[in-house]
Amino acid sequence: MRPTPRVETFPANTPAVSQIFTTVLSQGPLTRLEVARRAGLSPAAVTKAVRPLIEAGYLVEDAAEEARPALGRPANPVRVDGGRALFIGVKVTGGELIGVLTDLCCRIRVARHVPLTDRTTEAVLPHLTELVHQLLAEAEDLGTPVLGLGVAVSGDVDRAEGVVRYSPFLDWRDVPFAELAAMTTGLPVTVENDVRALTVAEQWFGAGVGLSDFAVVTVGTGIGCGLVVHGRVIEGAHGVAGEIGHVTVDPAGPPCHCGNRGCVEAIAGEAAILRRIRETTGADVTDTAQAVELAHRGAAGAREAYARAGEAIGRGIATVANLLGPERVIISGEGLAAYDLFAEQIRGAFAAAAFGSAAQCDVQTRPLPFEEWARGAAATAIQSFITPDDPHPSR
Amino acid sequence: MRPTPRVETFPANTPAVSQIFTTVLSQGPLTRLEVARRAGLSPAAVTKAVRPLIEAGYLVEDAAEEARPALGRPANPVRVDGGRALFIGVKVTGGELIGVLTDLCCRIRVARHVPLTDRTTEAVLPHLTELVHQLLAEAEDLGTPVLGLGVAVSGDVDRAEGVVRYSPFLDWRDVPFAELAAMTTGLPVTVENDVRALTVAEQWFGAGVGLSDFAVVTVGTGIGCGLVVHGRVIEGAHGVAGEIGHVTVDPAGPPCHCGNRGCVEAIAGEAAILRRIRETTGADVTDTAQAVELAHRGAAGAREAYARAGEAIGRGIATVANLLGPERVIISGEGLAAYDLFAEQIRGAFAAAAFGSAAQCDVQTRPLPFEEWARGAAATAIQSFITPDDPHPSR
DNA sequence: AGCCCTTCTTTTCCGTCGTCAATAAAAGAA
DNA sequence: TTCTTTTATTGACGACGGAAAAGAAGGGCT
Repeated sequence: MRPTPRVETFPANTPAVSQIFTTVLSQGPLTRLEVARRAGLSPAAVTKAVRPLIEAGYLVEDAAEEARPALGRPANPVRVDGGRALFIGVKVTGGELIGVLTDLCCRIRVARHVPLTDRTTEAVLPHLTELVHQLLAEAEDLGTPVLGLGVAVSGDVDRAEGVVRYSPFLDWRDVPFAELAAMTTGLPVTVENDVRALTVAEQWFGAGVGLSDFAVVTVGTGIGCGLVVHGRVIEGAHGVAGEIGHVTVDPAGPPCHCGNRGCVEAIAGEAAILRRIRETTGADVTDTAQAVELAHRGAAGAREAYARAGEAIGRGIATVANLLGPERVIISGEGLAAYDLFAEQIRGAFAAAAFGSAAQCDVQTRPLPFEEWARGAAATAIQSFITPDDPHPSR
Repeated sequence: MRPTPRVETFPANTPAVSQIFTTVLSQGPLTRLEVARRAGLSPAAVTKAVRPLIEAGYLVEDAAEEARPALGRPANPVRVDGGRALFIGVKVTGGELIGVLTDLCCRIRVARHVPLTDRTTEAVLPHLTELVHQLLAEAEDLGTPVLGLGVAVSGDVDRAEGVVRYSPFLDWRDVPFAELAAMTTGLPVTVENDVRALTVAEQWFGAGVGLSDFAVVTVGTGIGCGLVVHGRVIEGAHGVAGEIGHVTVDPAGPPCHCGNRGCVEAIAGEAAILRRIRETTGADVTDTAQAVELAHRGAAGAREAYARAGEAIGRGIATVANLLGPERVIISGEGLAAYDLFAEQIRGAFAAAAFGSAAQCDVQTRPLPFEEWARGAAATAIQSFITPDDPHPSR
């Protein structure tokens, strides 16, 4: 067991307490009765669980005077006091660190970037430590304690052990990053795969609230996917799951760095779109902004590249829907900047390839501010804070 | 709530009891200590839970004298008394009913077929009732009570409500089959999708024992897939899940009855293989036996058709592995008769298309006796008997 | 043969959690 | 004021499962 520094612990002695807290956290202000209903508990249990949480300051009674039914004792909704505690989330990319300071409701208070020139652990750790200390100073100014640090890294991450098993992009292997960061920052650290972290944020604070089965698809440099099934994020037996980017949509398609042809990512990844535009138009586009502009100006080759990308993404989403039957798919990612260029194709391909009532699945898009990945990291830190480590994660 | 006739109820007052019973049921004779370890409970809890189960006759102490460690008090393993109770499982296909009488350990005691000429509910129900009564008579001879009936039907089935929402193959829509069958048979009835039923059987009595994440792929007329994630079978928000048969592997492939091209089923389904062989060889093959024989005699066109099918299946499995990261994939189905004809392609395509450590997934094959589908139905009946209907299935 | 040692099982005691049912509280309506 | 209606709280109670210690059933050692 990795020694976790404990700044302050959450008074969750029992599963019911964390379940109740989570319900209030994600479903906004609720009356105790309503909490009981949604959590499947008796009102009495809620009252009892809520009291210590109010005493500890995590919950507050919210005298929200909104359209109450004119009859009976007025409801007394309860909500989470976001200002009670702060958390830090950091997304590690090859070129930079993105750090955010969020409150307990995962609302971003401060965001900050640090460029990276070297992606080795030895180089990243000091920069991360420095970034965290800056954010800690901000928190100091707010007079609020920081109770956890979440780090999001792409690749195969073992969250329970706090180890980055293998991150191809950073070229890290078996790095016990949680332990390292805990040493330099003095905070409890959670390390998680970036897409899964984003998925946790959606599950608790985004479009996945209240759903037990949904998927998050990120469109950008790569195409990623986080899956929630039976109310829990899928981790994959070998650390790999949600690799929608390497689902084949056309075996005759362009080669992918994974060694196959026609992966979603090989058609709809940023680099693939740019390459396609260069090939078909001859224009020397080197970044997405140029490509989007070209497409918006009506260049046929550029539009076609985006159309192909949209079709690939739509097919990928339909595959997820056919296999898992989620209630909702949330499309997000930097690539959404070009959403108008492929929205139609995504919907069209999805509708065509979804089988039977899988097509009823609600496909939504969510804009993704650049700090969102870091916010996801913070969400995992909040999750770790609230939910004590389960010695028997499932069976 | 559908009124369920109660022949006899299982003394599972608490989740711990059903968990302990399930552990013993699927993991064979175990000492109490070992049960405690696997179920994550204390030995004391096991002792307490086991006693009433032994008293009720569901468990027996198994004085198995096998290579005991020469030290300490001899272990006193416990196992399920299969002969304590019987269950009936029926698989409904378009052309026939397959019924089995199994014991509590889901071992088949009697199997029986009934041909069907008409697949309407009105025609099927009397035949099913007759079949069940025959099996009940057999059970009578054994002097053992039958405690439940499971019915497996292809298509969209709402198990909780006991309703067949839509079965394209049988052309049933919103048929409250559980209620109907309960009326005519007097047994508690569970209706479940056929592939999911088979998956339950594998989870409890087959190659999925002890795994929390695995997939079952059935190869036959259609290509189906049952998925277990976090220890539970995926139902799909809209009743559809595991539709691996309609994952696209080649958008330029042959048309599929679902309206798309190049679905796994359009390449590897029984009809698709036969059609392909007819097209390439000109031979007038009309059933699988002929096709297999042709291929075994070395007909190039037939071998190629199976090779293509194997590749499509391998790709489909890789897609599942990439998205879910299961520990194991179990391939089964009538189509396995031709397994030697496409085994190599399945493995090859899987290995090529599986991304990163998803390729570590263990791909196994299991022969599928013809009664296996019916046995799956019986497994769901056993499951319903043991696990009381959960008012809060998950959250 | 008696004693010790080891391992599995059972018992006893106890804390804790959540429900039940009754009660209090906070309004508006009659 | 009093009644009605709805929400919140209280306290008694039962049950579940854990901890610890005792018991049971051998084998080995002296």
